[in-house]
Amino acid sequence: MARPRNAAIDGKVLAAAAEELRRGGYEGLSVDRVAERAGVAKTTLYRRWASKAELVVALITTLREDVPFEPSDDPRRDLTELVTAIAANLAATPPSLVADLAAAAARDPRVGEAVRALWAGRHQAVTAVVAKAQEAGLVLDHVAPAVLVDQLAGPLYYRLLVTGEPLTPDYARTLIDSVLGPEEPR
Amino acid sequence: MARPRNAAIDGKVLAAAAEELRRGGYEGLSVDRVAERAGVAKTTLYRRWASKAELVVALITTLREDVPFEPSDDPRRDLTELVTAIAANLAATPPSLVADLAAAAARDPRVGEAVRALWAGRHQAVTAVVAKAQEAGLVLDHVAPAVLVDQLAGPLYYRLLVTGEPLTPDYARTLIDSVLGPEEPR
Amino acid sequence: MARPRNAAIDGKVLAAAAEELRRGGYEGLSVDRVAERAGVAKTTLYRRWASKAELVVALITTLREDVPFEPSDDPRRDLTELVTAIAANLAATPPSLVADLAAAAARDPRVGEAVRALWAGRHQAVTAVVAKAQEAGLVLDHVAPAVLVDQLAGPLYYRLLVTGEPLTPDYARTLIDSVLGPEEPR
Amino acid sequence: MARPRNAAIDGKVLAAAAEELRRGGYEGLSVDRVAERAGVAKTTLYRRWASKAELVVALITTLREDVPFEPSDDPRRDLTELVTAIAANLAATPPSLVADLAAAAARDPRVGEAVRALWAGRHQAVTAVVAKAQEAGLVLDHVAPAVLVDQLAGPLYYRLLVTGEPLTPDYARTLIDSVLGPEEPR
DNA sequence: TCGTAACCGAGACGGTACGTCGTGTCTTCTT
DNA sequence: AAGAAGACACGACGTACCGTCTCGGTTACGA
Repeated sequence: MARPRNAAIDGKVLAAAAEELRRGGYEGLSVDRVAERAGVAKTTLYRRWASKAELVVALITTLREDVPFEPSDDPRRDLTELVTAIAANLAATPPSLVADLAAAAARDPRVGEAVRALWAGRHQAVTAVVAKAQEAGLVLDHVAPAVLVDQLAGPLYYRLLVTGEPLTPDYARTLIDSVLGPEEPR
Repeated sequence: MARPRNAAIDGKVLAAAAEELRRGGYEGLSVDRVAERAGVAKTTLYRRWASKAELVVALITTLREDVPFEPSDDPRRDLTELVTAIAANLAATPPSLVADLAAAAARDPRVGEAVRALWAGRHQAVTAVVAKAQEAGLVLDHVAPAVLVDQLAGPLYYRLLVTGEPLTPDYARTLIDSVLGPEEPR
Repeated sequence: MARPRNAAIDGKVLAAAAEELRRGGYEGLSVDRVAERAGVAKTTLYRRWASKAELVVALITTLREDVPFEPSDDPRRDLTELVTAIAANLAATPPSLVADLAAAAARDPRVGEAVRALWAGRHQAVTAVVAKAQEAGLVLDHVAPAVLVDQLAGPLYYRLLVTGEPLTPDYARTLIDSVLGPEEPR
Repeated sequence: MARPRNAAIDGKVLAAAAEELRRGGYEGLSVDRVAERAGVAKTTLYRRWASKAELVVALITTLREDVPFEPSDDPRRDLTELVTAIAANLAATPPSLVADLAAAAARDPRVGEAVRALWAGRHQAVTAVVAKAQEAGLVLDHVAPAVLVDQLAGPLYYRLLVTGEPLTPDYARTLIDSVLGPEEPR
């Protein structure tokens, strides 16, 4: 009955936003400029995303390429693969962006939900694998899997946001070694 | 040879800025308001700090209060004390402020330096104690102390900024248990 | 195609500006205050007038109220009426405002045009009456009417701006006597 | 008893002020810049002139070259000489400067006094000559000399500040013709 | 000759204004 | 209804200027 939304617009806007984000970070991204660059009216933009923050959340969500993960028989290998991927993904993101997202999340519950959902997707698989490793006796069972996940993922964000140290694949492996114990020679 | 700067002004402005920061985070801190609250002309403020960012840097630097810590004979107890204190400190800080600080740090290297120095002070003691625990054979020695510190401090920031879960003393203890192994009955 | 400008705003702003101008002259007119008094955002104001100067130009242009004047048969009486009116009008205006206007006019050609148009309206009628008086033989005809007008209007501004002497109706009559010769007893 | 003022400073400051005034007019003259250009501390400057306005007044006063005038036997020639000189002097001054001076005079009585004194000097001689002409029967004696002076000087300022028309020597002569009647062929 | 009072340079300070920018809401006309 | 265009409110930012102040250092004069 009503005019349907122009599906192409989402793409154009997100592309424009991505470019803006790339250049000036979250702070430097101006909604007016995004609209202009996308050749779209600001009204249209705000009809789809309620705020600058939500726009960026959507952008990030889009950027998240769902890596289909299928567990193998070797929990250590699975974990290594997962944590390394997360580290690589984070390393490729501008730190200020992650921080801005966190700040926006802390301020606005709606954004908070979106951002948490963004991370959650990435960390769920880790939890599953950790649980499996624990069942297989690879991990001391006096600790809840959730805590172990925190100790795998937390340090990544910690380095990115707090200490500023690099997130290398090596570092990811070190974290796993710390949790699972050193890899035993076969 | 010229009129000396009024030393009291720095204090007044920083105090005002601290209050503003506490309330609204970096984003919510308005230079005009800081000046007014401090009873100082904006001109004066800008003569000392070239921008809002620099003002916050100075503020953060000031905030770094070196908590004197003297280790006991019991590394586990020391660690518990330290990590619990950090957790309590973080829990008392508005999450958005921590995130804003991280974002500002990521954007401006000068801010970055100041903010990192702020955290560093708090985490140095932890590193020392972890090393001592390792020497005492309380920790598996296949992992560098620095990594263990990351796995103690990282989860705190992770919860605060990413998952939004609460930072309880219990959680702090759980982290330590995970790193040191469960406390053995004597 | 877009939202049209709110026509009422022009009026509100100009009224506010007029009040401000009346009180403190050009110098004392603050854009912030005008906006506030008009109940309008400064942005809106600046969208219409690019600067304080342009705003004042517009205001002056508006102020030019064409006083309808219909000449009688007696040029001397007409002239007396006109010059007295101008004198009264000037006497009622803060001298600094006239001077500020002149200064602004000298600085910005656009303002100049507007201000000149403002005065011109008032002086045109004088020129016409002087010409008529000359035709009627009341004035020596070796002088151009324009010069006589200058000698009627000029002294008013001269007193107001330069010597600071008062502009009384008596003075206006004295000027006319000087130009037309003393009134002859009938 | 105390250290005397450095006489050279006055000159340096006034020269700097003159240059500033030449470039940007009264508005564009910044006290800070004058001080810097003169190589003098602002304190020193303010010790001599209480405000920007007074400084400019002093500058203008300095600029006024006292044209020594000695009346001849021919009042018409004297008047022509005097009025032409005034016109030339005014024509050489930036109109905005004259207007700004008038505005400052209207606002601050102290400045007003100074500015009026500035003009007064120039116009006194005119009054004397006009009186002499009246005694000699060259002018209708039903008008006070002061009014005639207003009608000679007033139009000059009027043109400069209000209509913006040029102040030519010819115009000056026309004014005199209007007051004294056309020059009679000998 | 020596103290002291005023001068001078340097620049901090308060206060007030200016013009710009960004976000999110709104109004209107056009598809 | 969606979309384009852009007006609008609100509030922050950083800069400029003026006139006052507070220093330390210097210089003449008069006791």
